[in-house]
Amino acid sequence: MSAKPRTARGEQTRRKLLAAAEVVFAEHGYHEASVSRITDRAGVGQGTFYLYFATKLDVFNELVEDLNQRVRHAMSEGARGASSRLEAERAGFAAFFKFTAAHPALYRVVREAELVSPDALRLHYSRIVEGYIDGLREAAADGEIGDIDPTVAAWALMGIGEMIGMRWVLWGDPDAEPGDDADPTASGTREVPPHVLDEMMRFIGGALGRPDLAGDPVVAPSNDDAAGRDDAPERGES
Amino acid sequence: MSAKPRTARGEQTRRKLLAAAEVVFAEHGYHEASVSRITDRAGVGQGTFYLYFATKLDVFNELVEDLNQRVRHAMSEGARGASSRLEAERAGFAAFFKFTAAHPALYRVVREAELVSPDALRLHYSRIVEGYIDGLREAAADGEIGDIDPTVAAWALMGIGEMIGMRWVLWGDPDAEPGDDADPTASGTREVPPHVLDEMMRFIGGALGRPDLAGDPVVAPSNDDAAGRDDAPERGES
Amino acid sequence: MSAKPRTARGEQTRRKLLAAAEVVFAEHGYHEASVSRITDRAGVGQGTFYLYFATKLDVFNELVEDLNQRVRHAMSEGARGASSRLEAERAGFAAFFKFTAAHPALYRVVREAELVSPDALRLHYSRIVEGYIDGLREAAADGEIGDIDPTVAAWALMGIGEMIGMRWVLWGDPDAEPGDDADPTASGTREVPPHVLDEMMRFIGGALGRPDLAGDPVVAPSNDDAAGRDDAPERGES
Amino acid sequence: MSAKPRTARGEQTRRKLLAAAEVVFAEHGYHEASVSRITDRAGVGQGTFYLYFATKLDVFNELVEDLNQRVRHAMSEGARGASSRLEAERAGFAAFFKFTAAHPALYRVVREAELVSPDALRLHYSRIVEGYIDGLREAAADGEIGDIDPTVAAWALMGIGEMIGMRWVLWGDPDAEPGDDADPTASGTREVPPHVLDEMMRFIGGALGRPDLAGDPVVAPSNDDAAGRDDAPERGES
DNA sequence: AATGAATGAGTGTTCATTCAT
DNA sequence: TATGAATGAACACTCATTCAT
Repeated sequence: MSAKPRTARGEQTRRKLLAAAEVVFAEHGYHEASVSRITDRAGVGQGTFYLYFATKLDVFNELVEDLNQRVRHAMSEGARGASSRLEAERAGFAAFFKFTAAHPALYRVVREAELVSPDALRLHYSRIVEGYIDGLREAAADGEIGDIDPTVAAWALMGIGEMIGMRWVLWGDPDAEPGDDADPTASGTREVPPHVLDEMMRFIGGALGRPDLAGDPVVAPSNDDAAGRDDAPERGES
Repeated sequence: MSAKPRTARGEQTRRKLLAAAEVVFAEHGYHEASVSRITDRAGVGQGTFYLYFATKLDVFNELVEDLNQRVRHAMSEGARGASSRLEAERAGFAAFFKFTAAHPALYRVVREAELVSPDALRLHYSRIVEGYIDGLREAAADGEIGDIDPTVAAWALMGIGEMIGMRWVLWGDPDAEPGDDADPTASGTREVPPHVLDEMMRFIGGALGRPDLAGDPVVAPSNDDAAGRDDAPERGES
Repeated sequence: MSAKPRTARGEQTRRKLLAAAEVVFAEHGYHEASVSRITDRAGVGQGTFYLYFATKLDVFNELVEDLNQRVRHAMSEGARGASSRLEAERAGFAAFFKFTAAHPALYRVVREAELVSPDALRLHYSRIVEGYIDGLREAAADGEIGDIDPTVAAWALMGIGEMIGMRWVLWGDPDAEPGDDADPTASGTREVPPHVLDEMMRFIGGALGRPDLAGDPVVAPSNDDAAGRDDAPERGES
Repeated sequence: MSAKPRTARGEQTRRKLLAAAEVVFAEHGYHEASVSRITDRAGVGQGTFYLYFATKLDVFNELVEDLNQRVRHAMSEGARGASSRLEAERAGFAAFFKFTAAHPALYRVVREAELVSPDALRLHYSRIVEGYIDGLREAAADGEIGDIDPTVAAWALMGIGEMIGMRWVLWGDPDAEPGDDADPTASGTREVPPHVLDEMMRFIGGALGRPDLAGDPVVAPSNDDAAGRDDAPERGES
């Protein structure tokens, strides 16, 4: 579909177009993003676009693909060297949120993809989930987590990450009230506040069947409410 | 914005338009849904549309609002009479999935709203989350669940529901591979398979700090951890 | 395909568009005739076009259809009341040439149709030919003409008419040399010179097996050669 | 206009381009035939085209010129050695139809030329007609045909050949009804059925003033009128 | 001689919206 | 209240042609 450039100059032009497309799609979404806006931003003629992409949908798909590889890379890089599944999970989420903050296109593009290019969307989610599933299976084999259906758990994790990310990264200010859609691009540079990440990981830790690793034992002696919260970070053992 | 009809006939016309809009938006998404398609389906003239709605965005917002009320109603109806928070949660999710299966518009419309009408989207999610938060607060006060930040937990629950719903209700066939987007409307009538719902609730039960309560409908506090888990059928899904 | 207008005003607009299309197609041919040129000439907005015609091809087909009916009408009107087949033929051709002179679109549109809308073209020719065939059959039954396959003869007549029309009506000046394509519309208002029509009918008369009716008998008593010839002035053109 | 190549390699490239152009024009017609399609098919770069042809119209004209020479050559070759004008005519038409079957481009290209390059078209027809005129003059001088204006007759013959060729060669199946324009290129390989050619020649024979000569290949002047005609099937009566 | 990158004017078509009736 | 006619800006996409290499 999308012709590959045969020269270095062409390669460069193609990259300019892809970068411009990411920005424009992130700003306007698929439908409002016109090819001419993309070529304008890339600084090339309108016709040049079609030298490298067969259709507008074509760049879109390529962009989703590209973003997918990049988030997954960021996540696995982030998780590398973690000493436990939970720690890896936390690092992975942190990397995901960081990537999201840097590339709001991820959300806007991916969420719109449901209607624009359903296949691309499914592939995107499925691949990330696949990574979760693998990690969960290993962790289960190592006895690190309880027995939980890895597929269901993986999709649940995906959902948690997406929603928390949307709420705290994309929307930005935790106290923000709806009503300011002047410039949707302006928001979305925040990070997930630490305590949110903490709570989220406690939630996940419990979910994965190792509440003892995740935070406060609830069944066991449980009057240490306050204490339980305070030590939230660096929770090592009960 | 949207003029209110003054006569009974007008009221009826308006309802026809809204109903038509739901179908058309669900089928085509916001951008592909043209006003003329809506009026065609409603069986009224094109100009009539503007008697009741100021703009296309106007119906969209109203539709999101409407759907929001209906899901929330369905969820609270579903959860009514549950004997515990967990049970209520499960019933609520079940109701949510059922509603989703019946109204795929919920997903398609809401996900596209991110770019079309961000405010409407935020309001939609926030309201549902608000319901979760209230429930979680009560449950915490009753000691039914562990201490977990209700706001974070609520958004996490929202994410789980959305993602599981998308995966098993909207996409339908659990074994479906990307590649068949022939008729995106055709899919999405499935129900979430029982074991998926079971596993999801175990996940959530653990997350909310009562893994012991998650396995079975819990009447009396019990410590039969292992047993509770073991009865989960078909765990370790495909 | 092409929506029929529901009001008188719409009916009028549609007619304006069709008339404009005829002119524009005649001037520029199908490909160079842009929809906007048509709407400009019709004095309506560009979008209005699509209220009455689904596509550009749509008007084209309708125009071919329309022209076809009109030529055939003109031809049968012209031939009405002729006292013999040959006379009818001559009158029909004369009417055809007259129509051609008035509506050069016939040629330009029809000839281009071969590639644009082959079906329309075949239908056009077939219908005219059908008329010839009917006439020839009747004439044969009446013993007015010799025995000749009416289908083959009809297509031959069609070809004669088209080529003579192109040469003397469309191209105009019999002495015109190729080289002036400045304004192809400017030409094509000439009539077929009488002697050309005469010779053409002699040709056809002979072809149809009644040389005795057509002009100079060649086999039969043939001393009236000079007389036969003399009425054709300046024969042996160019 | 079109630069002549200076080297053998260039000469070859030019020929490749011309051959490709014939195919592409025949398949798509002038307007749909893009330069890039031509260069693709020729297996050369896009820019190479402009080394040999100034514009797209340029190749078109050259192609018409080329085809013209080839048909005329084919026709005169076919007619060579005929023992009478009529026989020569028949052989010429047969050659013309054969050429047409092998090069449908002739029709498609030439008919479109009316609007694309009127001069080229006129030149094309005029040259063929010139050949007819010469032949008719000679035949008239030899007393082989009646006295008929050779110019008018020549254009009539041209029209007959074109129309019969279109009907039986280009459209193919004699029973074909309009409605199947799936692949306009696929058709056009038929030959004119013998009886059609026979009837056509009888038509022409009569037209040229020697109906007695039209029925059979004539070696010696014969008076066996009826016999000669009888072998033509489905004739009604003499 | 040959190429492929680049261009921008131009195309057919859609659609939210307005308005006279 | 209801309509359908009308609009024009906007869009995705094509293509003959130019040019640096």
